[in-house]
Amino acid sequence: MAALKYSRQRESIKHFLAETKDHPTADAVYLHVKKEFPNISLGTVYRNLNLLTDIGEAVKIATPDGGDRFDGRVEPHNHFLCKKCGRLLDLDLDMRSLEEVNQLAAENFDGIIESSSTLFYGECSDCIKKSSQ
Amino acid sequence: MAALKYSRQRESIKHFLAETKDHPTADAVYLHVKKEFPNISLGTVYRNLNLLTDIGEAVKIATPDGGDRFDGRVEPHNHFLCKKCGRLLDLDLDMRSLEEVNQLAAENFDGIIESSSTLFYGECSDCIKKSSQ
DNA sequence: AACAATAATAGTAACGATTACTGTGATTAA
DNA sequence: TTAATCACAGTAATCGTTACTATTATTGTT
Repeated sequence: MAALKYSRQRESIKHFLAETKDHPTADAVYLHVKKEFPNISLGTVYRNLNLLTDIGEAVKIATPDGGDRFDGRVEPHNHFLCKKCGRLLDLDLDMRSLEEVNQLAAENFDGIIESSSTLFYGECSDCIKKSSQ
Repeated sequence: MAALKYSRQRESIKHFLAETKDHPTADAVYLHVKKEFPNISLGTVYRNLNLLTDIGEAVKIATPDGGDRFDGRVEPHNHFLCKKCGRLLDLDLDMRSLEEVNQLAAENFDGIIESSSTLFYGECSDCIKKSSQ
């Protein structure tokens, strides 16, 4: 495995992921980092997002509607997708609950369960407010 | 909303989804239905899979590695993705557990949670067998 | 500080999955 | 049987992502 070399672009991508709670798509990361590196390439963004995901410094989140999202929070946690506005939000369950779900699943399952990720669906508070006006 | 008309192609797609437990990709559905309708179009398969998903007769499953999978089982249940062989398997939790997770999540969340889907990761029993030989 | 080795980049082309378009054929209700 | 319209096959276009290549940046060594 080749040694990892520092790059300012990767650092900028990491910082953006760390500071945002938006679960941006690769393109959204690109548009942001472009402000600091006007001629960064979209391929560079993808390569680094995948690299960060591989070394455990980012998480890739698949949703049924469109491209993957990326998250700088790597501790186990879950997500909520609003059916109305499409926003992806963090949703924390306490550690115990997370582990319980995995244990419960393991009882009904014939292999080894290492982790899990739950995507919740519904309507976010912002959309509820708007539709009740 | 336009009225739905019967089509033999859609019926064939539905039957395939109902009889398989493979969580096929759109392309896999295409290849299968092609046996019965040799000149069915891939676009027709996509259109019908999305239609069935919209009317609640199929489920679309997003995974972090590649294209979406489709499932004819529409009752709430979860899935397991084997990190070794990439197979996607059904994983059932009892109803009570499913609802408990949603309720638990609702306590920590500000919107309305209607449903959830958990993807478990790990190693399936087949891969465990193979690597222990 | 200069060098050599090599990882990372920008830019662009290619790719796979999915959707959109168009003219033709099938289904439906009258 | 007809008229309306939905669904189709075939194809082109789009979107998200990856691969390629020549150049630039980083790193360890003199």
